Amino acid sequence: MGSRKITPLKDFSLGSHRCSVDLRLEKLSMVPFFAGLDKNELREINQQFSAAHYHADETIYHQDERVTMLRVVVHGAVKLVRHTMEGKDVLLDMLEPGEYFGNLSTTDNACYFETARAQTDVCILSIRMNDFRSLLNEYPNVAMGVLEITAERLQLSQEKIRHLTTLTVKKRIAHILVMLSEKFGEQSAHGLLLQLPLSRKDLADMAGTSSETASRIMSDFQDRNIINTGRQWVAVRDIDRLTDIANV
Amino acid sequence: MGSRKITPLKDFSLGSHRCSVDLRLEKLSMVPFFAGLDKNELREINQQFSAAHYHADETIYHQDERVTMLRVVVHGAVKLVRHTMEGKDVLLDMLEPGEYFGNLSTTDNACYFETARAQTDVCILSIRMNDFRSLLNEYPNVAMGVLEITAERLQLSQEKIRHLTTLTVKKRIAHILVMLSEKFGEQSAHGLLLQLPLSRKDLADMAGTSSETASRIMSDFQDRNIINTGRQWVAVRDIDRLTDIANV
DNA sequence: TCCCTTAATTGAGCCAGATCATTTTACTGC
DNA sequence: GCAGTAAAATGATCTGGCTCAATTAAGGGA
Repeated sequence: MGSRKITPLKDFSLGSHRCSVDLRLEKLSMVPFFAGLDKNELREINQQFSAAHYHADETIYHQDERVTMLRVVVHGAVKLVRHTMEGKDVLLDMLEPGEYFGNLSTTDNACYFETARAQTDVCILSIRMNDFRSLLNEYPNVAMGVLEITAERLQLSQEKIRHLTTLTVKKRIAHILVMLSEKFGEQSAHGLLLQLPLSRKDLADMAGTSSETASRIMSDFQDRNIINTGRQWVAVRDIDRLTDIANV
Repeated sequence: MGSRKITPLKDFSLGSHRCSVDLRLEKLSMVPFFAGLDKNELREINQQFSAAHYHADETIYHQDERVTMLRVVVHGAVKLVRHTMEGKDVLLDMLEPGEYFGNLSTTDNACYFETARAQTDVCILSIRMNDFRSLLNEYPNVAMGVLEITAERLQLSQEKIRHLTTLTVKKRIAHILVMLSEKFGEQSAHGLLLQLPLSRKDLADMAGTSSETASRIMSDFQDRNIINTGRQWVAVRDIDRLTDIANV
């Protein structure tokens, strides 16, 4: 109590981060559709990827730009946002290392449907769409894996539609916190800390609400000792109660 | 005016419908991922499909049942619905002939995520998931096509999320009517008639609203001469104004 | 350690849309 | 042509969440 609060989030800066071949291979092997490949195949595929670093808040690609690359998160977190004419953003997903992003559509002049932005400092591997397509032809298992993942994301997306049309904002936020804690949660003194900067606005854009409402709900959760939160960080103290709120 | 109004929808009953080989081949060739196949390949694939008929309102498969088949609409319309504990349904999609449905996930004990119900009398072709999977291996182009379609549906789904979080109900309904008229619209005396039975509740479940609100909005559109509607049917008279409402 | 910036909180008023209750009407079957 | 039925329209009321407007405070930087 006497000590001053500082952000409990870990340092994501890339100063220390060197993208060694081993790390690249490790992260590529975490991508679900590369999971079946053996070490040699992975090494070969790795050749086709190039690494790039972005600082927090930098845009990796922008909505409506021509699709050129398929990317994989190696280090840090990436958020996918859809901008709207009304100025209200929709936060579609928050990606952790090992997740791919970009656009799989094979039509030639396809455009990105969302903006990808670095949520922390990040390291990204990318492969040209053409090369990726040859890769799909060369390794049918990879193609099946990609299909699998895409089908899975479609389901998640439909689940979200269900939430938006049937659940209250409080339940939606509870769901989102549970989901994020599965993905980014790390044990810490504050509870299960979500290891990424996360503002009320981010939460609001994920839940389809206003940042004020998100704030009120987070305050309520904190008052009830369900979460612990500060500026741009959230830790879950009582995941069970949060799950209850989400599901009842 | 003097004449009594009866439903302008065409008769979908299967009395006359005989599922000839030619019709089957035609519809299979309309499925986007079979589009690239030649006539002989198509004939061979056709062998693996079996046809089934359902009456309007019959359930084709139910949410949470074990996935066994992949299906293609040959005749009529199929709706995909997600039920919720709260008793509120979410209408995910309305399918026309040539569209596939089911679940592509390759995990063995996967379950359907939604209920498929015949919106009219329908004729459906189905193939065992195992056979379909072999088919994907045998014809890489088909696999790529399936991926393409799935990615496209994912985008549509994300677009819907955007609508739900940023647009008013009126705009959402306008969007839905435009979309449906592209898919099911047929010129008629009443205007661009949507060739499928469509209740206020169906519309409401698509837009994520209540049937009362859907009804009020439809009344407003009719008063403004934008649409023409009766019990279970809708015809669009002024698609341009509808598009305006959806987009402004 | 203090200061400054920007995130977060909080209050008040308002409104789109939900809900509940009832009436009306379109259509079907006889 | 009539009667029966379920869909649709409509009215009245209520409320969750949005908006606008301050205020407070967290945490980084010097």
